[in-house]
Amino acid sequence: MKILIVEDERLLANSLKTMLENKGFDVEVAYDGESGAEYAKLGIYDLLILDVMMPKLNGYELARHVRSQRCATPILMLTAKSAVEDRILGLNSGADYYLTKPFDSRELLACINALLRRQGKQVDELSFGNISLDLDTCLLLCGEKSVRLSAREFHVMRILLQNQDRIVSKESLLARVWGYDSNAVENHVEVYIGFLRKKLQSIGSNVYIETVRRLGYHLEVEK
Amino acid sequence: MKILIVEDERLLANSLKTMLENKGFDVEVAYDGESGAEYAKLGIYDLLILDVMMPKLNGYELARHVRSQRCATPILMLTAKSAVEDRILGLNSGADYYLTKPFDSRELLACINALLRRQGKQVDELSFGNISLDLDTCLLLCGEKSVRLSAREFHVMRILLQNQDRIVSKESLLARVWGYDSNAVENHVEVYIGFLRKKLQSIGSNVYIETVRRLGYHLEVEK
DNA sequence: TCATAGTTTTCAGCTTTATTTCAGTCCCAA
DNA sequence: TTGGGACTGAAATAAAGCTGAAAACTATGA
Repeated sequence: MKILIVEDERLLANSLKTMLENKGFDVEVAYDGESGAEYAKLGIYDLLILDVMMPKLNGYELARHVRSQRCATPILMLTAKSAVEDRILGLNSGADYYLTKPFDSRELLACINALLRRQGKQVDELSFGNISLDLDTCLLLCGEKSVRLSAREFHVMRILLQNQDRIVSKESLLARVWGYDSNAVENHVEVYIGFLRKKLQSIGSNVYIETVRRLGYHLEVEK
Repeated sequence: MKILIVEDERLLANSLKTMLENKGFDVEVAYDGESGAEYAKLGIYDLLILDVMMPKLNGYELARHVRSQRCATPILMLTAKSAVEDRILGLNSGADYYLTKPFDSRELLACINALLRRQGKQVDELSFGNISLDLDTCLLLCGEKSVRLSAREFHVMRILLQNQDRIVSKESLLARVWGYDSNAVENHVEVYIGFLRKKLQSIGSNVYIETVRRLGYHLEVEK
């Protein structure tokens, strides 16, 4: 689960980062609004945590910008501004939750969980058609049968399952599985889609990965 | 948009009701937790607003109960209990937002909008006549039936739907879909309009693309 | 340390198909 | 009736995607 923190107070940003990493999240930090916007544009995060008062681009502007890009990632706004007007402004800029500093870390965690829960992302049982993916053992299950997935295969499959009602682009898979700064190329994705198709067949699943040319991949159930 | 308020203070409940009705919502009220649960069970609401301290079944219990029924309606918890522990408890019981009394009605409205916006796919759903276009899967839907559109077809269709009350010229489509500087010609548009007409027919839609000679194209509903 | 198996990357040739092109036809408006 | 815009089916093409095999890593344990 990937979280982006955009916060200019380095101390707070870093302590947040470690706190969340300890809870098992995958965290990245941007220290000003503009670079926050760059990161957010990647579309690989499951949650954005934005500070309001920041140099270059403030939290409200950033939220509005993100939403204008048709990006629906949940936004948690975290700020010292506690006036009602600010809260309203924050929510109307596209934020999903407004939490004022100082905040309790357990409360923050509860908010994060509420937001992710709503996204349907925290679910530990990933399944579709007659298959399911076991997060603990990296096994792809279909009735009695099962295959072990490698780390990469597993990661790709998980993202497909988490987005079963969306088309997932190669770019997005590349960014989320290989990292946006890796030098992996689209053929990597193609190769791994190939691996997964073989394994899906081998366990006799009724699920297949549909290619949508120019747009990406998508899970379907055979009928 | 239907909202259920569960709140035992009649005065507050009723003033909330009128306030929201004035904003165009369809509101119902339950005055205790148990009847709130009955109502909520109907599954017809787009949002639940729950008070915490109530006779019979309190807000936390009610939220937990609702979630245990696999009901995903967003929950806004509205309460006088402002301690961090209470907020955490509320969120962990399944609430999506925790607002403490006294609250500003504009803030409440901003929260409601944030919650509905998030759950509402209908915000950016494009539809006309008996068809709609799913932005996530690039499917053109008509009742039970659907067809997948290719990347270009999808783009053209989206522009037509976004301009349902305007005539869209070929030049404009060329510029927006193929790019201002591409060397595509008007026949490309004609060909793609042809493709879309076939697909519209294939799903038995009552929508057709009307040609307005020399000016462009325009969606119409058959009568 | 080395051997080994498993995983990931690379690559080139191959297949598929969305998109483009084109020529002939249709059809409306003047 | 005619001329130009619009339509259409078929063929061509260029782009996107697939795949099998080999190379390059990585981790593991003897």
